[in-house]
Order: sequence, then structure tokens, then C-alpha cells
Amino acid sequence: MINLIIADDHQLFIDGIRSILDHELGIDIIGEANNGLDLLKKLEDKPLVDVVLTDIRMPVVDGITAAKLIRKQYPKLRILAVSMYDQPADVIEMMEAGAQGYVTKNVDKKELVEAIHTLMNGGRYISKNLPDDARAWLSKAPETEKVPLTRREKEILALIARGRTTLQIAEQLKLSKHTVDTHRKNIHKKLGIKSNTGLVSYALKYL
Amino acid sequence: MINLIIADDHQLFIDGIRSILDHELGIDIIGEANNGLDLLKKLEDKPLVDVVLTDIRMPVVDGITAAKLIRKQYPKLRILAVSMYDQPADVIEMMEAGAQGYVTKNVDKKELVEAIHTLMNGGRYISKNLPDDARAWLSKAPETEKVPLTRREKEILALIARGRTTLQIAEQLKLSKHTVDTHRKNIHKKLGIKSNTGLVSYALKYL
DNA sequence: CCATAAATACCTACAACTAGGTATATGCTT
DNA sequence: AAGCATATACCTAGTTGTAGGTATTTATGG
Repeated sequence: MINLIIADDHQLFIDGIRSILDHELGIDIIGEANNGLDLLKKLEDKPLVDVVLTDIRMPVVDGITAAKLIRKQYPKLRILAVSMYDQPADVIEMMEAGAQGYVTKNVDKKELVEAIHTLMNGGRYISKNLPDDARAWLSKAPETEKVPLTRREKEILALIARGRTTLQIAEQLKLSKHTVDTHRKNIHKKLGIKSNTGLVSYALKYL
Repeated sequence: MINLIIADDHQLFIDGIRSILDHELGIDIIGEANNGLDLLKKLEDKPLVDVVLTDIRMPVVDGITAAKLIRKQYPKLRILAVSMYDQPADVIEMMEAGAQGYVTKNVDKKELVEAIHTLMNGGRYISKNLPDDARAWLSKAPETEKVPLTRREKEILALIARGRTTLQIAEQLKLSKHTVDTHRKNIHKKLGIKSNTGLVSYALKYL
């Protein structure tokens, strides 16, 4: 089940997306927001969100700014921009801000669902009707899954993956157990993983 | 560091092995026993043993019987038979009982150390001076790392590897949390792994 | 049918992890 | 110099895991 949240300043558009995705198996709309700030607030409450579907121009906090903040706070979250604008500059700005996908508001249901699934599978998506200049961004920007862990955090993650306990890591690195604990909590938060067992599978795959 | 324990009813032989391995870097003799029963008792106290070096004919409980029991209780333990007998029947019986290696008592230090290291690296070893009939067993018996986990245990291991907690697993399988707990402890014991993080890496590799 | 293996469930005690804070020092960057 | 990220350390509270038991019921193999 893919949990998503929609942010757009036009309620009618949100309702439209709802009616389109409502009967789509495996996709569940678990929240909506009318601007970027509202979106960020909603994300705090909902730990289960997988994908954010957002407009790029919104009041209070725009979608691009929101994307940048989301990228930092919830790096595991997938961001799909849905916009009226098809200027390459907009697309590129939004993708650089941290979105993994960009579709215009006139895509059909099939392409929207395809984009969502592509994102969930770790891919990126720019809708087919966008100018080549925009779509070219996909090949220009290397698909580096930026793991925003610091050096220390990576070091500690590696030790957790090798089965060390917090206390053992603290001894080995000559740190207080509190410090290691804090690092571990920060890793949990950054990766959106809530347990050490989850960290092990992550580390074995991506480290 | 490889921790090993020697079992032989001739103290002189044990002392001989000690003097041979004493200055071998990376190998530490942490115990000895004079019969199979004694060996099993020693193993209960010493959780760090990697390799058991054992005679096949011993009083009280013989080496073959001991090997069978060890195989069940400590599946991760490597058993190297060291025997005067070079009859293929003896070799095969001991290997079937669960030994991973078999050397005669007249191997030199070099071959003994080689055998130990081969076992530690997951391989099997039958000393070169043994009859071809005996050595042929290696190719006949498929090297299946028997994972002695039951169906239920594998099921639970898989769920642990997916990050589920004991309680979540209990709910999913409609069991008491105590039951899941017991299974988890049995898995720990069988695999010689002491933590769930360790189980995750094991499961991702071998399951 | 009997013995053993497998699966089930409970107990105690302690260790480790999870989740929410706060706070300070340091070094890099603008 | 101010701001930000990083690394460090501590607090409370509650949950989960680890390690040692015991014990009963349900297959299953001989």
C-alpha cells in the first residue's frame, strides 16, 4: 500500500486527484494540504507517508521550498510535482529541489499512476509531454541516492550492521553511550527507519 | 582468533597437540576433555568455542556419538576428527555424524593447521594420506550447509529480518508473544547468533 | 505405540533499544 | 561575526530483546 498526501491550493484539483486515485488499488490518500506550510505540518503527524504529490506554486510556502525542507527532514519521502507549468526552468528547479518526479496537470490517470509507481520503485519520472529540455535533466543529473548521513553516522551505522550494541560501539569509539544513542536516533530519523533491524537491512543494501 | 577444544582419552596426545598449536598465531586452545561426555560438559561452559578437535574412539561417550549431539546442539561448531584409524568406514561414519574434517594422527603441523583453517572458512577436509575411498566421500556428499531450522523458525526468522517486533509477529501468526519469544531464542541458539541484528544479516545472506 | 521433534506458552531478571526532550562545543561557511 | 551543521552528552519513560528456566500439547517417525 502506497500512502500519499496531496498539497495544492486549489481544493477542486485535490478533489479531482482524489476521485482519480480513489479506486486505484494499492494507493491510499491519507491527507491533503493547501499550501507548503500546511503540508509540512501534516507530515509531522503522519509517519506513514510514502509519496507527496505537490503543486509547485502555492501560498505561504511554495512547493519548491517545501520540497527542499522535506528532502532534509524526510529523505525517504518521494516527491512528485504536479504543475500547470511546463517550462524547463520550473521542472529543473523543482527536481533540483529534491523532487523525484514532475508531471503536468493534464496527464491522464494511467501516466499519473505510472509516475507514482516509478517513484516508489526508486526511479524518477518526468511526464512525456514535457519539452525535451526538461526531460533531458534526467540523463544529465546523475541518479545519486544522496544518503545524507554524516561521517560519524555512517561509521556508527556500519557498526550496528555488524551486530554491535550501543555500549560496545561507545567503547570502541571512546564515546559516551549517550552520544552513540543520539547518533543512532538521528540515523533512524534521517532514514525513516524505526529499528536497528531495519538499519541492518538498509546498511547491507546501500552501504 | 580461533578457539578450540581438544577431546582425547590419551592425555599425552592432548599435550602433543598443545605443544604443536601453542605458538600458532590465531589459534587458542581453550579447553580439553578425556571423553565424549566430558567434551559435551565443557562445551556447555564455553560459549566461545569455534572448533572441536576430537578422537573418534573414547570411553563413556565416543567421538561419533558426541559429534552427532554437537551437530544438533551447536550447529555452528566445526568438528575435526583426529584419529589413528584410516579405514574408509570410520571416516565416512564420522563425517556422516557431522564432522567437517578428518585427519589421521600422523599428519604434520602444517596439514593440521590447514585443516583447521579450511573448516573455519566453511570448507571440509580429509587428510591427504587417507585412502581414496575415504576422500571420495567429499565429492559424493553434497556440501549442503544444513540449516537446522524448522519451518516455523524459518517463518519467524523471515519476519524478524523484515523488522517486525516479537509482538507484531505474534499478532500476525496468531501466537502468544511467549511462543514467538521461545522460537527466537531457539533460532539464536541454533545459529549461534545472540542478537536480532545478527539474525537480519544471516537471513539476508542465507534465506 | 512409544520416543522424539516441533510447536506452543509462561516466569523472572536484566540489558538494550526507542522516543521525546535539552544543551554545549566546535568547526565550517558566508 | 553570525549562522548552521556536526558531534558531543545527558534526562526520563516506556518498550523490546536477551538469557535462563519449566512445561504441555501436537505431530511424526520407527
